[in-house]
Amino acid sequence: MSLYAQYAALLDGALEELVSEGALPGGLERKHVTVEPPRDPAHGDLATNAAMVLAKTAGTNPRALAELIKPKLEALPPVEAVEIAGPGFINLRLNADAWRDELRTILREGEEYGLSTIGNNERVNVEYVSANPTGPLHMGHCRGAVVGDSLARVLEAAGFRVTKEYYVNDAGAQVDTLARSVYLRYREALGEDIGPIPEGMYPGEYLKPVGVLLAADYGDDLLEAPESQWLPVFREAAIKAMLDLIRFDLGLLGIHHDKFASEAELQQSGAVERAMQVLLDKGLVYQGVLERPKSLDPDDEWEPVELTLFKSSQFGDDQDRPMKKSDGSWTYFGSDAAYHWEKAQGADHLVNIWGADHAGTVKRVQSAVKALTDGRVDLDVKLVQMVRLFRGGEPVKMSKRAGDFVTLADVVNEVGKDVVRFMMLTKRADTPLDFDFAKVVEASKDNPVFYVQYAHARISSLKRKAAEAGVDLGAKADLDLLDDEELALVKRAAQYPRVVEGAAMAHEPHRILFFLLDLAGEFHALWNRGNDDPERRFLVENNPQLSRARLELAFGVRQIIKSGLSLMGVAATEEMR
RNA sequence: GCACCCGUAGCUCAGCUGGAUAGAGCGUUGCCCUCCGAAGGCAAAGGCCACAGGUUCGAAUCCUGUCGGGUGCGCCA
Repeated sequence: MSLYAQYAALLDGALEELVSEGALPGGLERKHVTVEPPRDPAHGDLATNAAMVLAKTAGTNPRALAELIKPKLEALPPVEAVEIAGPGFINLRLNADAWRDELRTILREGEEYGLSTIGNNERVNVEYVSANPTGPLHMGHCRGAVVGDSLARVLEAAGFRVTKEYYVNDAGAQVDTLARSVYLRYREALGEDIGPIPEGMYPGEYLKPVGVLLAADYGDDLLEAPESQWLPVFREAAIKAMLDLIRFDLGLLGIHHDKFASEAELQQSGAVERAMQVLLDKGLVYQGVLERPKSLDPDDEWEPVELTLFKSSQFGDDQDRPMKKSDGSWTYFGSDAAYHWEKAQGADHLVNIWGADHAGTVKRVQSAVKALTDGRVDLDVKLVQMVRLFRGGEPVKMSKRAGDFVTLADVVNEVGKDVVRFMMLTKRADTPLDFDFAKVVEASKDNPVFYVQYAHARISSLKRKAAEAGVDLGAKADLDLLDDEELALVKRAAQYPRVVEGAAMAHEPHRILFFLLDLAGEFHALWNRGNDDPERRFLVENNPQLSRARLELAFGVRQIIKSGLSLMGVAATEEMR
């Protein structure tokens, strides 16, 4: 339980006492009562809005209510002072021992510090990447991959049961195109000169090995066969090869999904019909005609056709959406609705990480989930904006020639997994991100990756140097030797559990990174004090006791940095190179 | 035309789901250091949170409208 949660519980107890003493009416709505660190440290260590939130329904005014609560909080041993401020805030100041205890807790719990049960063991399905299985992953997929994977880690840390899922779009027209492209490579592998790859086909070199493999397996048996005969064979082989490629790329980033769900299998299993039946039973599906799309030019042709439509407009979408095409086959949305229903069977919450270009389809899928689960399951869609690539300030040019893009593997191979993952979280997901190959590997404080890693490495160097400074790491540390300035760093570190919970509940893994930047910044500032004054160094000459205590502080900070980085899927470095 | 996202310091961005005097980095300015505890340090200036209403003890945050930017809108995937 985080420090703030502990005090929230203590406050709750205090309010209960006031109720039983008759000073407060029972049954007050306490949902909006919070205990949090005030923004301004001058206001103390903890602040609660309880008096302001409860005053109205309690039939009193905030400051009067605060006066009632104050003595109850003053009676708590670690509380040094209670102040009533502003419109009715109650500010608590904890004594130094409370923070020394918190440091001991950090060191004792190690990587468990910051884990939370706020998720209540509820099941969350996080679907991310889900790139079409038609080629290797490129930078467009990278950010969503990192955001999704980090979010999954954060949710697990917050006490959710997480399934990491990848939806394979292996049922549409594009996988037939893929199969035909592979067929060309197959003929090429058999010695034929296939010339340039025709427009509309996948031209990538990565399909060559698939052709070679198929040539080895089938020889020239399929060369003269009709398309209906080879297409399914080639499609299956190509999709398998592409998924292997994609899994390999994801592996470079340390990403491993629990489940790859196939759209084709979903359709074959009859799940789409079942979902459709559920919607029919609810009266949410009908035969109808869509309006002419507004995006069309006036002179474009448009013929109204009767389709099977889902009443998504009843759930906030701006129009109803087709589930079946006029030829009777499923639309992408049709099977997507069924897919989300399947996911919802085994989950309490659904999260999708999508590229921002899919923004227009969010409402309809949310509508489907709402309709199919009667609101039991919620779907949050995180839209991820694009990554613009630069090299030394110049945009990386990508030739228009199809198939020429910067692959995820290229980037990871150049700058490393940890740098890529870290940089992908340096902004909120829905803000465009610039990625400069030169800047992200720069060893300066302007580079956030370096800045955080450097803090960790500095502390690791302390550990190595402790012995030669005459400090026995096995000796018990006397934390009473830490002063207020040093304990301020503990206060910062102690916010980590809150940050994890906030990131989990808001589905915003970038919050971990921003917290680490703050923490690293405060650590560096304290470290720099030692440059002016040797007495302020972590390892103080001829003072092993003081050094020992300060090392405990540093190790606490190091633990938090390491834990936070691990939630981002980034390894902490022991020394800078 | 509609939907979604966004508008916070000169620039790039945070802002803990409604809290107190709105923060950080870069850039600018001034001082200090250049000691491998290296890959700089300290400090200052800089804001009508796009605008106008509303909700309430309290709004950058929620609601409505306006302006401005981005993205997307066919039975495609």
